[in-house]
Amino acid sequence: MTDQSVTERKHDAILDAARTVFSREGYAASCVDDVAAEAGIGKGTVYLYFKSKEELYVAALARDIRVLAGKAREEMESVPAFREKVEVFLRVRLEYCRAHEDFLRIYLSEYGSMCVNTPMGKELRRLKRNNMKYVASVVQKAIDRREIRKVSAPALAATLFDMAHGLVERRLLGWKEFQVRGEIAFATDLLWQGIGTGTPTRRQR
Amino acid sequence: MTDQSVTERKHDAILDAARTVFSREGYAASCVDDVAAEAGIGKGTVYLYFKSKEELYVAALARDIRVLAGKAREEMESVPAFREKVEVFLRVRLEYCRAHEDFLRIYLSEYGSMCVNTPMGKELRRLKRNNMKYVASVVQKAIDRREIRKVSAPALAATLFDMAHGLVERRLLGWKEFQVRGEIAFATDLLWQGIGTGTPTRRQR
Amino acid sequence: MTDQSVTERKHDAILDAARTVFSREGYAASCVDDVAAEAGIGKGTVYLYFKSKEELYVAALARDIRVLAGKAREEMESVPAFREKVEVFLRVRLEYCRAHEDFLRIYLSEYGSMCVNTPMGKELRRLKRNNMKYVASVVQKAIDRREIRKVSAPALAATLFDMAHGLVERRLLGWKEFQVRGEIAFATDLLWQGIGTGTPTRRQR
Amino acid sequence: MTDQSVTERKHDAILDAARTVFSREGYAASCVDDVAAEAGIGKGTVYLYFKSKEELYVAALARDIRVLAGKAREEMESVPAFREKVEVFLRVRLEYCRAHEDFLRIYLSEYGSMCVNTPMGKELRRLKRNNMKYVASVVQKAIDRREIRKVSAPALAATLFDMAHGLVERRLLGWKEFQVRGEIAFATDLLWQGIGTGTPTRRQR
DNA sequence: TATGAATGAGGGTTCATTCAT
DNA sequence: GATGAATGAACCCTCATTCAT
Repeated sequence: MTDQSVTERKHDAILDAARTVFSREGYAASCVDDVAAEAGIGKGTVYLYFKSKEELYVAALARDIRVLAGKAREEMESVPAFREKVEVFLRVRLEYCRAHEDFLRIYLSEYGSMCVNTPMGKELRRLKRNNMKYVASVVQKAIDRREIRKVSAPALAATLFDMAHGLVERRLLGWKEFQVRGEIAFATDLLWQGIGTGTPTRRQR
Repeated sequence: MTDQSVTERKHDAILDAARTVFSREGYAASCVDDVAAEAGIGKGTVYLYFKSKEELYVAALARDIRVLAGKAREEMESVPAFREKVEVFLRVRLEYCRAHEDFLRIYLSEYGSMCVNTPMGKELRRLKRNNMKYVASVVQKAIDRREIRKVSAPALAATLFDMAHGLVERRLLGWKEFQVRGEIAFATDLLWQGIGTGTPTRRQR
Repeated sequence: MTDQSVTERKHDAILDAARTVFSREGYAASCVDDVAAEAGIGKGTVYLYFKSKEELYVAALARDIRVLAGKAREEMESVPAFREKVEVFLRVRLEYCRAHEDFLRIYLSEYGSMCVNTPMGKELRRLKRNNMKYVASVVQKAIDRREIRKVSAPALAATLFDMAHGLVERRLLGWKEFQVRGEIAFATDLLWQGIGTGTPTRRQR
Repeated sequence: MTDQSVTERKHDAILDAARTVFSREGYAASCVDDVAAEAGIGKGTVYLYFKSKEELYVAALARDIRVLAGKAREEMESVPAFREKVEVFLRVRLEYCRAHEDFLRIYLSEYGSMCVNTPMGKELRRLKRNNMKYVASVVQKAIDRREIRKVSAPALAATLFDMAHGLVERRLLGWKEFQVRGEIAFATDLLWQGIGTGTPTRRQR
């Protein structure tokens, strides 16, 4: 059934090990030896599946990002209202965080590598961009359906990513004072209602 | 007059060089030699001012973070209304981004190192936390003064950081489709008004 | 009929592949994988026929040296006069060079490995020595038959090898300015006549 | 007096160590660690003076080749007659062989690397070619002065190298039966007189 | 104080060899 | 016999750090 050729299973097992090891100390401080040991295989074997340490790192990260994006997409499409979609988006991310803290450690690091000009960063940038484009399309449809007022869809999508990123990061760091009981509720409420008082504090003109 | 003893000037010059070099290829790929060369001094001299490569990195990053936080604080305090404070907060960050793209490359990487358990991350976490606490206090005052409705002050402060982080990142990456002409206006508008239509699309609890 | 059991044929095919591969980049830079690929068989199979990479290398080289020596011997014995034998000796070598440039690349390297104390060198030294002994015996007979004047037969044989070696090497390197139109004629002429003018420039005892 | 800056002395010391080590087991089987140990310095230090193992190898070889060529040239120019020049040429080479057996082990290996297309081989080819050109010019002058009969100067020069190469190789290998008491005398005698009997055995055509 | 030559631990990568299928 | 996945020893090279000058 799930019989990915043995090869494929080992491929995945190595990625799992990579996630574990890289998340422990970061990319630079980790060594391929440790990944191999964690996977219970020989060091050389790792190189049968991945050309280099960097490729391994990116592959491990990219796999999880794809899974996460897939999960989010799937669940977002299973609910009709945009507000629910947003809640789902945030929830999937927070849940993934709880379940895969190790992945998250690397996922957050990604923000760094993305900005440095390496082939590594390139692939990650591409992935993130695609994910954001999808969310932007979801936003656009909500605007078209008048579920939300007219704003820049890509910009709002980006903001969603920013907020999710923040929530996840703070949960990982365990900064109690910056967490609110219902993070998702807080975020969606903020998004829908804003912080305005309704009185025209809001900039006129 | 402002003559920070020659020593202090060299200290700063090294930090400048570190910023330049680290931003070029990232922490791992940079080497102390290059920092020394960039600073126009001997490699050994670097170690007279900083105990290790890591300390140097953190110091370079921390200095800029402090300057940035100081600038933001200063300017935020020079305007009375909270909305303006928010605009100032975002503007200072975006401006710093423009002026110090090299710093930003590292600043964004910081998000990664922060989540890995190194002494390095620790210091950075502390700094960021303090900055967020300050902004939270500003938020709280705004709430107290009824400038904005009652929300979790730390959570809103955190969200501000998240949004600024996102704006800055996207500007650095140059992702045109996720930028909006008036980023600050977009963000503050979003924050104040939300995306709701006013009609009770909003979940009625 | 000449069906050397399939086994034997594969043995030879591997040697052919080895010659091709080793001549491409030299012994150190070649890898068994490539030899197997060139032979169109599995890497493990190579080890069914040869104990080690080194043995494979020596075997490939030795086979060609034996073939070359056999050819030379055969043709030398087919002509009666010593002068012709010399011409044949040189011609066979030059021809083999043209036909098997890849072999020659390794053959010339052999001079190196011969002088290093490896089992590898030992076998090659033995082979060359035997070949030289044979030529020396041919020389001796020519002296006995007064075809040439009395000189040290082994030394002259060695010199013949040296000259052949040089001719072949320069042809392989393509050093135009050190080639003469009729290399063989030049060499034999030089050998027979010397460079003396006939006038007693030649040292008198 | 001989005060080459300390740097230069270390440079030379490393080359000496390289010669010793490489001659022991050949290029491939030697490792940089051993060269460093032989030189009594740290492994990293080697890399302060030479970019790579290969460069080190070539440098070690090239230095000796240059010294040898220089010695030969100098002494050849100190004697007027061509025959003496030839004797000097061979003698210098044989003497260098006796004094620097370790160099010779590598020098002879050179014949191999020369034929493989590496940057390494390139440099060595260039050196050898230049040396041969010089000898060819010496030959040409002898022809012009009617000291020897008219033959192809480059070809004769090349033959001289071939003969020297053979003499040196056989001495290194210790092949008693292919050595002759007075090797130099044998070679020059052969060169001047040839092996012909004077009677028209020589092909008439 | 400033230097940069020296160091050597460390790690990425290769590849000859083995062995279960 | 044939295979090629797996192995891990080996080795080149880097670079943070030290220290004698």
